[in-house]
Amino acid sequence: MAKPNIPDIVVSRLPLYLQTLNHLLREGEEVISSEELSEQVGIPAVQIRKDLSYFGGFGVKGKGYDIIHLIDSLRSILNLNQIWPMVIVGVGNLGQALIRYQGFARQGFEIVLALDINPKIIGTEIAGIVVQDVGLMESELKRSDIRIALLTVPANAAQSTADALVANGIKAILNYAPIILKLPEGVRVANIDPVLKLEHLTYYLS
Amino acid sequence: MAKPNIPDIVVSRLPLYLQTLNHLLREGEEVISSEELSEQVGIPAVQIRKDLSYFGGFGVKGKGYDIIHLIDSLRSILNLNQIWPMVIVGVGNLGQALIRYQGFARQGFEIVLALDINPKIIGTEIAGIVVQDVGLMESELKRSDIRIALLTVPANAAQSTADALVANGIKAILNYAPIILKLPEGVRVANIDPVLKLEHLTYYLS
DNA sequence: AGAAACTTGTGATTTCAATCACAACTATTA
DNA sequence: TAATAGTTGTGATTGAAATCACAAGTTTCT
Repeated sequence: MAKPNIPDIVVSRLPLYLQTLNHLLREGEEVISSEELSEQVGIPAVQIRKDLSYFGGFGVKGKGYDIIHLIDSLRSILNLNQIWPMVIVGVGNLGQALIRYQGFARQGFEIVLALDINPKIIGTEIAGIVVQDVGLMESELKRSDIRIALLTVPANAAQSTADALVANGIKAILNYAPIILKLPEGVRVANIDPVLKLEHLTYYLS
Repeated sequence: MAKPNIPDIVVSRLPLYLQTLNHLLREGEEVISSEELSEQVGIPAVQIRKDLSYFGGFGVKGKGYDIIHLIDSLRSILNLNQIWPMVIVGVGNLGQALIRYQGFARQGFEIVLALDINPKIIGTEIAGIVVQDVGLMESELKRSDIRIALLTVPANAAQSTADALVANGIKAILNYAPIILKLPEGVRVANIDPVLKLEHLTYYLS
């Protein structure tokens, strides 16, 4: 349903708004102006309004935005009115930490399949998930509707693993390996590499 | 020494170039053209050249870039010709995984201090680091030259912990908590929140 | 040696995102 | 009720980043 004419950079800010609105809701707020939201989220009010206006008019002039309604709208826009099952490949230190991380499930993302190549790890249970042999990727993915993968394998295995995931129907990859994946059109990748962020930070340190 | 006139978005791409150049060097390459680098890194060749030209002329016309020389230059620009000691606050699942992660040290970032508030975790040793009481933050940071912090505490403790870190001389924070930190000018924050990235991805899924 | 191919570095141009400015509407105050 | 203050949504404008186009230099080929 994603209208292709909306700038990606606009889409990228919506989750941020949603996160902040959820905080405000938990604090008991019911209505918020773009100006107040701006202070919380650190983005100019006019930009928030313009971003939202790509998708419709969610506010009331003179009043502001109904938080519950805006949260609902954003969740709908971002396709979050469903549980997204995910596979994780690579159950090392980081993979285990991600399987145990509560924040995914809290926002509707559930790791339902964990794969690894290491015989010592295969068969172990982590937070209710039994790690499977990565060789079972095809059969396990075939009988599921998993479209999102977390990639936490070593850098030298990342590209081939990503290729295999895509060959088995994965459409979005959250890549934790410190390499740039080359994937076909239609597959979306988001990279999480703390070292790149640190190197960006050190530019500004002295 | 960061020239303040260089766009931050340009700076943010330099670590990516550095990462890819390191891969190429390991594969035995010695010289590379911006066009070849472009294919590896997924950024247009002319943009790479323009980015680099902010800092000087590193290439040779008709030939390309000497990889070793360009790596050296980028490392110098990004202040990577030193070991950066770091503190991590919050030694839960994620914190432990980050302490064990080899990728930091490999690029010159070393976690030298780990703090937590949980008595069951304080005193335990992880990858050679003994976890200290977070109450010792002031004294431990005072006698160190740590300027970078990894923040891996729960969301509700993140702001106050960040404030304490800044009060004790921390100038850069890699924030893993799913909230937006409000910090004074001069302190730089980079956020790592996989949920935001996932929510961005799902926009494009059906 | 001369010609052709290759590649960088950058001023000029184009494209895209951010900001401004304000009409339209709502709520509040006197 | 009328006047004032508050707020959204958006066309117009500005600003910044990406791209184009090409001069200048290097290498390779004949």
